[in-house]
Amino acid sequence: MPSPAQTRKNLLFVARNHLAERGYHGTSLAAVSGELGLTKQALLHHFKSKDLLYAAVLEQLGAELLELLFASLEASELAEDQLAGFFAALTRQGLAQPADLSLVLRDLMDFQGRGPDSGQDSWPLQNVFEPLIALIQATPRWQGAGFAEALSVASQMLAAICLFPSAQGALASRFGQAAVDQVRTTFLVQTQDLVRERLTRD
Amino acid sequence: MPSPAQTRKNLLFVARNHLAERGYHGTSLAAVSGELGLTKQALLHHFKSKDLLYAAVLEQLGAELLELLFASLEASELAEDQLAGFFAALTRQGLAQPADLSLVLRDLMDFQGRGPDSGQDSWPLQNVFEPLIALIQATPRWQGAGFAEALSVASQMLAAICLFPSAQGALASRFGQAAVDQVRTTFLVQTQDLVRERLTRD
DNA sequence: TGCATCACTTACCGAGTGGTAAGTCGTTGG
DNA sequence: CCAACGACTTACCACTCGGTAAGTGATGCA
Repeated sequence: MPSPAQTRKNLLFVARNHLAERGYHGTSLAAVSGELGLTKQALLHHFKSKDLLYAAVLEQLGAELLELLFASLEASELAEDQLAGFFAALTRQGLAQPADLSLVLRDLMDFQGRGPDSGQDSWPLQNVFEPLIALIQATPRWQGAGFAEALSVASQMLAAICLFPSAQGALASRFGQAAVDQVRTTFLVQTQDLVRERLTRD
Repeated sequence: MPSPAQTRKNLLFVARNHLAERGYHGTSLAAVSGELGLTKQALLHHFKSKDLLYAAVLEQLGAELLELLFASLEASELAEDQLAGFFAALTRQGLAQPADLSLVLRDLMDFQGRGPDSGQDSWPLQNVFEPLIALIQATPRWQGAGFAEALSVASQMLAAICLFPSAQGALASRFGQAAVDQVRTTFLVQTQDLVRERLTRD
């Protein structure tokens, strides 16, 4: 007998996984609510529409990523160390919860692929992107470089981190679970290498 | 009055763009066929089901990527030059036709997100992945490294290349078209830098 | 000429979609 | 004690989905 607040949290959690694994169009309200033994209308009671449910999921994700970023900001002094810390934390988090990274990728790709007017007003991930770009521009290697270069680098590193965890299922079915497990053990180091190589002058 | 073969080609082309922009679930047969002034059943006449249409699109994409890879193999001798050539060609192609790269990402992410049994028998992109991994393992820096490291590197570089072109729409709406255009002009160089830094020992 | 095949069309179908309306039941506050 | 509210449910709606059945008109071949 969960409390209403807990029910909402549960719905948000299940919706997040469904949206990450199957995308916006592949996710049905009935499937999400049904996984908790509720009806679709219970979900619509907590989140007034599918679009608002998606927005809530994305906002939660954005807040968590921002928290991760702030934690890394406090952990180090130098911009490149802060970036390295953030990307490492993101990788660890992403290996444990691939859904989070899938959502990031999907949200970036699904622009104008969802509703006709879905949320062009506010974008939770913007609050993550902007300080990230600023941080890259604060790096010795990239200071003086333009916004475009920094955005380019940010997109490259984010992508490099997000794809493999999101693609584990597909890769496992083609190359075998053993191979994927092996990648999992080296992926964090690989990512840290890539980040270091890209952020410090060679 | 297009010939039947041309009609099929047109359907394949439109379907490819729809699938890339909106994903499998976001693509409807009626929308694809309607864009050519045909009915949904005309499409089902050429491709017996939605799954087979998707398979045909993916197979075409896989063949094109493979062709790109082979062209790069013939253009150079050293493995790292061949890889650099392929990734550069892929980036150029992707900036011109973002749909192609979106499809690669989507196909990697959408495992078990489509039909219940959708095409686990054959996978066109495997023919691209495998020589790519072998090529990475043939590189001085990565020779001796395991399959897992090479797969990890392949996934990172593929992702770094595929994301930005696929996310241009979303990024443009948040950071402005001008910023995105600016990234487009530097993205190829940025990608070549990343590939070089990652493939040659530092 | 006759007949088959191709490339479609119109007409459906059942299942599933997001969403609305109205009602039920338990809790809470005045 | 009772009205109001929150957290749901059942019932229903209009619509879209992928897919089937049955035709239609043109083309090609015997």
